[in-house]
Amino acid sequence: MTAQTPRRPTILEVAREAGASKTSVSRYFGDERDRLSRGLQGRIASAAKRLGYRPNQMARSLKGGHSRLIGMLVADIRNPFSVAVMHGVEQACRASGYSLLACNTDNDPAQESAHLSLLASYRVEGLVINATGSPHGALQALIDQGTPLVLLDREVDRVAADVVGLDNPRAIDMALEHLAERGYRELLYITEPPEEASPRQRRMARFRARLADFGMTGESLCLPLTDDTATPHAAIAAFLNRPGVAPKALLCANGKITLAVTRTLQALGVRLGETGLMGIDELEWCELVAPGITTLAQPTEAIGRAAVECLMQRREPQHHPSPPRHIHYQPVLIPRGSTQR
Amino acid sequence: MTAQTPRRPTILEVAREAGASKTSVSRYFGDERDRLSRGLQGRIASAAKRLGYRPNQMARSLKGGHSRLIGMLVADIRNPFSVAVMHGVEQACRASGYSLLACNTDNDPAQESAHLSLLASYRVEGLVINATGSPHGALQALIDQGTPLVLLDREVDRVAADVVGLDNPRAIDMALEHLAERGYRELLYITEPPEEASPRQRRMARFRARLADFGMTGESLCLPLTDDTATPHAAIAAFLNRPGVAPKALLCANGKITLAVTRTLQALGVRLGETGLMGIDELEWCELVAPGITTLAQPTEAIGRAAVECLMQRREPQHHPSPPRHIHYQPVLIPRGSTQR
DNA sequence: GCCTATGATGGGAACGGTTCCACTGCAACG
DNA sequence: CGTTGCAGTGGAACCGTTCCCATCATAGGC
Repeated sequence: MTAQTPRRPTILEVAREAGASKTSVSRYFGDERDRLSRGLQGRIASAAKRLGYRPNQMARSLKGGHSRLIGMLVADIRNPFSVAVMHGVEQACRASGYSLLACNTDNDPAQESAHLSLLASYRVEGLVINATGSPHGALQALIDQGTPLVLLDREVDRVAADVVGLDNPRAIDMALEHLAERGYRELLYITEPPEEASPRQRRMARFRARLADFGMTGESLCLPLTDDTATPHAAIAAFLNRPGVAPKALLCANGKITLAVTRTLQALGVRLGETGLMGIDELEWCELVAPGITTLAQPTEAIGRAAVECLMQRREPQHHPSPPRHIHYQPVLIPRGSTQR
Repeated sequence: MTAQTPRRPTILEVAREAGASKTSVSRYFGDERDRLSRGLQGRIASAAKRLGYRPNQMARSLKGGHSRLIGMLVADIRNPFSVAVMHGVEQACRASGYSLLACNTDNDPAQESAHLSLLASYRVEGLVINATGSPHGALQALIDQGTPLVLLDREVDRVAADVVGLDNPRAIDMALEHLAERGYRELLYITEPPEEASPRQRRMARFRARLADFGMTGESLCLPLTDDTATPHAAIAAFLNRPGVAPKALLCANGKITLAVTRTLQALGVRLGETGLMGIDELEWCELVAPGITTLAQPTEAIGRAAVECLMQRREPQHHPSPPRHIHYQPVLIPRGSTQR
């Protein structure tokens, strides 16, 4: 066995091997296979197989302008919510014949913009974005250049793009309703710093606005989740130890907060249920901790699929630049022991 | 504002705008910028900025053969272990100037081979593979064509590639040692069906082989984790209810098993600690469940980085086709209440 | 039986870059 | 002062495709 240059066969070599022209081979591997006679099809098939030929997507997308690639920017890949959505996005992409080029920004605006221009340089045909910062400039530029774009979960000001995510006001209302019904009267809403992330702002605003309607009082707490920080026992303990007989409950704005708060409560020796605990985002372990943690589950896969659907619609040829759509999904309440007094 | 064709500027347009040749623009955006005079650099920079130019990676990789892309095949993206490794891989890729094209196979060999040929068609310059089936044919073909390739965690027979993963025998030994030390005598090892996955076989074989050395008896149980199956109470209950006074413990082969088993134990009302429970793979919730679940943590990020390092080494120009390397990491024991009688 | 429609096939120009090579000045050298 | 060398620059071929167009039978219409 001689040492051969490990180079991939090209369409031209297949053509020669099959005694055909490269046009015909191209047709065979494109979607015009039936324009070829049976005989030619057979010759090309066997030649390609013999050579181990596989069309070069790079060359293909260069000429045709179709990279068959969808880009996705994930703010935090270690957040199970993001992964679940990504799973939905990937499935939907595959179903439409696209592949997913996913980048994780680790919540870092610098990485975000770096990845954004990277994805642009691969000429992705659509972009699903779970924004970290507020990169309106870069995003609007992409839209102007004709890349359809969907914002996931978090909106970005001044960018005219479709948005897919949770119905945040409704989620907060459901949480408040559930907690009121279970007899809690004094609430602490715990969130990561809202900064640019619109759903965080939405949720917090709604919390404040509707609290009184359910006959409850409460306040909110911003919890910066630096990786290795000691969990913020102090602020939470202060709330729990405040005098008064009104039953107290904690409402966590997302899965990462639920984790941090649960740790804190365990460290403080708090009995769940007696003190209410509820979180937005369902996590696999919520049913396992003590009496179970009540959650509002997001339909993650559906959200992912919807995002891709938006992209595909905007890729339709007759696409009149329709106004941005906003798709909001209803959460699902999963009641457990942590809100059972 | 007139409706303009939303097309990206090309290198030629930049060249015209800057009054230079496309060669010079190419040099500017390649790594030969310093071969250009200050003046020309300035003109190109401002022209490119004015036009919003961004080189087309597709075209770039076509000529040069450098896609700057690393492919990754993940068997199950909803497994936190996989995600953690992927995070490490992605960071390492970025550090070396590559981007990651990650595909999830959902443990489906059909998807696996589909994704494999897809990645090949994008001419990825390296491949990190967490294999599902045993696609030796396709993999060996890639290697022969010159694509460096690293197998993650699971080996594949008959494929001469580097392997990065946990030191499985050592992990089992550590688990056995810990459980013996804590006084457990009768063990049940619970694993997903080993099938093609080599580490599962390794771990199970080691478990059987070393059990007696630590003065314990035991057996193993294969747990097929179909998504919606009722957790397998029966088999586990049978083990726990077996007569005898020897303290019993369960050893879970990976994170998904730990989750399923923990659910079962809760449903059965088992007291952790009294009955031992230990799992391979550290999960964020293990410290939260009851007295805490003892785990053997894998250095996931390190594994991911090591995988990329292997790829990079094989890309070095003077690469003599060196024999496959096997890199095995030591696990870290995190003792908690579930193994404290 | 001639002209045209039709279907199967091939030639060659793009696509947007990189890169080899040639060309131009100009400074340094003998 | 004629070479040589080198830094700065541009021309043009090429990477592996797609796709427009041309070619050539063969069949069908009159």
